[in-house]
Amino acid sequence: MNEPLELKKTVNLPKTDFAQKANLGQSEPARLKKWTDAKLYEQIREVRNGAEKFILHDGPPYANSDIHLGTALNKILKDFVVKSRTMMGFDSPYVPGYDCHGLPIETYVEKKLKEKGKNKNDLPVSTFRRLCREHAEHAMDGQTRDFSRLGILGEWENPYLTMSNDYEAETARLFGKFLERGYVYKGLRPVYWCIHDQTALAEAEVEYKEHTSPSVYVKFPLKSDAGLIDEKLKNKRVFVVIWTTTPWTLPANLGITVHPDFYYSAVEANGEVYIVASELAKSFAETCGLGEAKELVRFKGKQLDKLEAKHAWLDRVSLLMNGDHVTLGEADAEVELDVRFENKAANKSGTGCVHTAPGHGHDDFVIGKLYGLEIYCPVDNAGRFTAEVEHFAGENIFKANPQIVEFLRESGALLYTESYNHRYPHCWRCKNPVIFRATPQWFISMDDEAQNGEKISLRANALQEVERVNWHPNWGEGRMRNMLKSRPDWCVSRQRSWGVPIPVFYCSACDEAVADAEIVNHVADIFQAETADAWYNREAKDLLPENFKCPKCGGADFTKETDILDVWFDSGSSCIAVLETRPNLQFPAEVYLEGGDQFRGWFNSSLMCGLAAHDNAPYKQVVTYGWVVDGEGKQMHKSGGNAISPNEVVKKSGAEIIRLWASAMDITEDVRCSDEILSRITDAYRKFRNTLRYALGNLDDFNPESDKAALQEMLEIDRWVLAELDGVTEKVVRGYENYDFQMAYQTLYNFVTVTLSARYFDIIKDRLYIFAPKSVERRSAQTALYEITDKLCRLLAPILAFTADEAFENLPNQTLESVHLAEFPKVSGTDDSKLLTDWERIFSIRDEVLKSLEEARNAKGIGSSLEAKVILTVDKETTRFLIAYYEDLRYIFIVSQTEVHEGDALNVEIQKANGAKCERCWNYSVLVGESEKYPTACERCVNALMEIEKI
RNA sequence: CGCAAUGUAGCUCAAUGGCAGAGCAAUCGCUUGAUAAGCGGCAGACGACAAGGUUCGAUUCCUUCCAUUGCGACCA
Repeated sequence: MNEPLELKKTVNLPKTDFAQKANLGQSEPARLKKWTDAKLYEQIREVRNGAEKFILHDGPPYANSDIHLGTALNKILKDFVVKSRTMMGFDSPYVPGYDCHGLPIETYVEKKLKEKGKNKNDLPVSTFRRLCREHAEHAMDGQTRDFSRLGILGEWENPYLTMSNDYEAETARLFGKFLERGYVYKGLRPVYWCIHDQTALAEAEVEYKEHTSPSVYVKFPLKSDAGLIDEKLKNKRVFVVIWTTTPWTLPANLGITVHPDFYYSAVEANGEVYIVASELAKSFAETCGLGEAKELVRFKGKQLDKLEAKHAWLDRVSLLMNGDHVTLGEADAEVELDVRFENKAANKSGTGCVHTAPGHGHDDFVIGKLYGLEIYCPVDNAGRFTAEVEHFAGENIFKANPQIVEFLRESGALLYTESYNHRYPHCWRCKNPVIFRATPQWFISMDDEAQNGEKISLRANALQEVERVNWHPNWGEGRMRNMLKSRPDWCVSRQRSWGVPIPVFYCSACDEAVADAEIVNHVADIFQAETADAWYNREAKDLLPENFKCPKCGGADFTKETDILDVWFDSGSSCIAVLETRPNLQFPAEVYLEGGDQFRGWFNSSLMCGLAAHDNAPYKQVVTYGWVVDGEGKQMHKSGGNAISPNEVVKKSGAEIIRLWASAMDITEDVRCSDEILSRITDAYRKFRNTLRYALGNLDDFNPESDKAALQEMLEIDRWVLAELDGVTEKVVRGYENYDFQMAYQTLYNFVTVTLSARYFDIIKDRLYIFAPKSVERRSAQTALYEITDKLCRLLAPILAFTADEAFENLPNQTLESVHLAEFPKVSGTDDSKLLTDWERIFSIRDEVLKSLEEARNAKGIGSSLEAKVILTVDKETTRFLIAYYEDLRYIFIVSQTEVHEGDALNVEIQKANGAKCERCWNYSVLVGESEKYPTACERCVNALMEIEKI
């Protein structure tokens, strides 16, 4: 007989290399390196080669700054999609992109130049563009580093850039496509204009300063029959009164806008009737010194719609229109220009009838378009009235102001004038006041029907396509539809340098615009070879085909268009420039996934581009998510101190925490983030990690090849947990399918905390530790553990990309190099409903027992639950139910003994366990001391020890 | 100002035309063989708020109000 074993050493305690402390700050970069070294992304492509494609097309983030939480969320959600679809068996390549052109980069570069005492205009355009390119490259490098640090797998070495030569060429070609289909026209549109520098200005180049303007009240005689408004006005001399601080725009007046829902009054004074907003009638009469003005009638602005007035002095119609932009207080296009003009309520100037000059104001332009007015702008580049302007031709507009006022006074149209102080936009460079002036711009028409192909307008086509797209959440469709219905023609011109030039030429002889797809394609080929810089480096003739002649006059001398394309045109082109040029991608994409701000942005511009090229939407599905806000639901601002930097979270807690956060939130609405939320998420992470660790620790001596228990010899509770796992698998995969990552997270987290940690793991601990290593009882539990861990890793992999991979790697006999090469587990398909309901019942009884144990503990009756004996009284039916589990109950309750008695209702009595505590398993037994060899062990342990001795 | 979405315990989420559930946190306790871990008990929202409507009855349906966020309109 051999020596007795040292009891403590015979307990099968967990053992694993899977560390309890994650140390994500170090372990994540190490794993990233491992993935890179192993060419994991390429391996995945290899493994999925030939499988059905699932293309998520990446909306390019703007390449001008560090990533923020919003962009991090964006990329992580995309990674969830790509990884989960990959694990569903699809071939889902991910090609990230960058939006490289545009104003923010220009202004940044200009600012930097300024700091060095240089000016953009002193540099050749090509040099300026080079600086922009360098800045974009720099920002891109940083973003690539930060995005890939988040564990996002993709073609980071080969992303698409809207400033690459290939891409710029495709962008130009797509513009050619729009031209070819007849969607493009050149029109007028008001922009900020500096008459000193003679250039258009962007918003960002305008600054607001105090300025004194002459304000005037001017009456426009009503031309239409006043009886149409009200019988009482019939045969009266009726005038509509407008107010403005820019008399010089009056020659361009083509209409008067009133609010459809405001009330207007016709007031009589001095034998004339004036129409003004009712609310302002009194102050109007006072200001203009009309004395006791008598209100004749009151009516809604709606009634004035489409009536006609006569221009104050010109023989021209001024159309009455309805517009929602009309406000009471100040009502003038140029004051409206001033966005910082905030004391509207205090201001009692105005009449509620807005002087509308479509060539000189944004609202004026929009409403003018709507009512079919000409975009009339009789002011030249230098700010002088053109020859057609009676009385004031050739005059500088600001100098003309007093002349116009005087003229109005003389002609009797003026009711009142005074000096008016307000904030007015000035040119940031020359500090002179700017004007709003319509200049020629390139537009893409929403309503013109295409000249070839389908006879359908872009708008109509877009609305049709929207129906065929799957929107997540589904209210996205309505939102997109609303946007499409109301959007104006797309102005694609930008008076800027950093972008794709609009490849159009002008004949020097006859001024004909050469806007032709064939010529555009010729230019695009040059872009392909030299980037769009060629536009600036070459002469017009070197960009045109050889011996090209003006189709109108035969002229051979041309100038180049100076406008570039809107950056939204750039990114919108990606559905062609990327999806159709990369061999592993295809048009249309399966899905676009962006924040809700992209309805008007990329979803829209991509749609237009897709339609122009193929009459198809570029996406089959669109997923949108909410805005990232702070813990109070407030917007995050760098200056507000409530912004959370993803890079700092990564450094402090690890990318996994941000990933887990992204999965745990309801992304269909505003996504909150705060220190508290992140700390909760960190707790959840630990729970996931510890659970995996426990399982791995107990699989240390388990070889799935040889040690697996057959299903029929497994203990019922082990089969039960596998049945639960089946349900979890189904729900989680469905969550991924529906882009409902929260569902995946909640399901997994609930499974881990409740099903596993609190119930199953706690209960099987005894079996795993105490029974002989190779006993059926232990192998049965290990078999379940192995299944659980394997499947859990796969289900977690899209979210916890690092940790799931690490755990997966620690599974015994792992042959796959990475969990990301694996597929999601399949659901067994067996009907486990009885198993599940039976155990639900057992656990509800267990809950009662645990409650009683706690009471006993508080009464100092017991400490550890193993010190207890449970005496259960249950009704007849339950007694019968429990018979089959009689031997297992003590393990389920984690007590030393259990008795079941039949009675009326459920009752739990806790007593001290019988016998003595076994030194090995800590259970109490009356048989401790029976064994001579192991006098401190119970009968169960003695048996186990015999087994162990045989080894 | 217009359009849209959202509004349930400290946090993250559930559910339902008829007693609002869970996990985490907090708190109290047990354990010290998952240990900078594990288990349990208790408690916590009369339901964002106010008004009204439908109903036998509403947190759940409808109208209005309030708040937040996004988009747009005079900002980006």
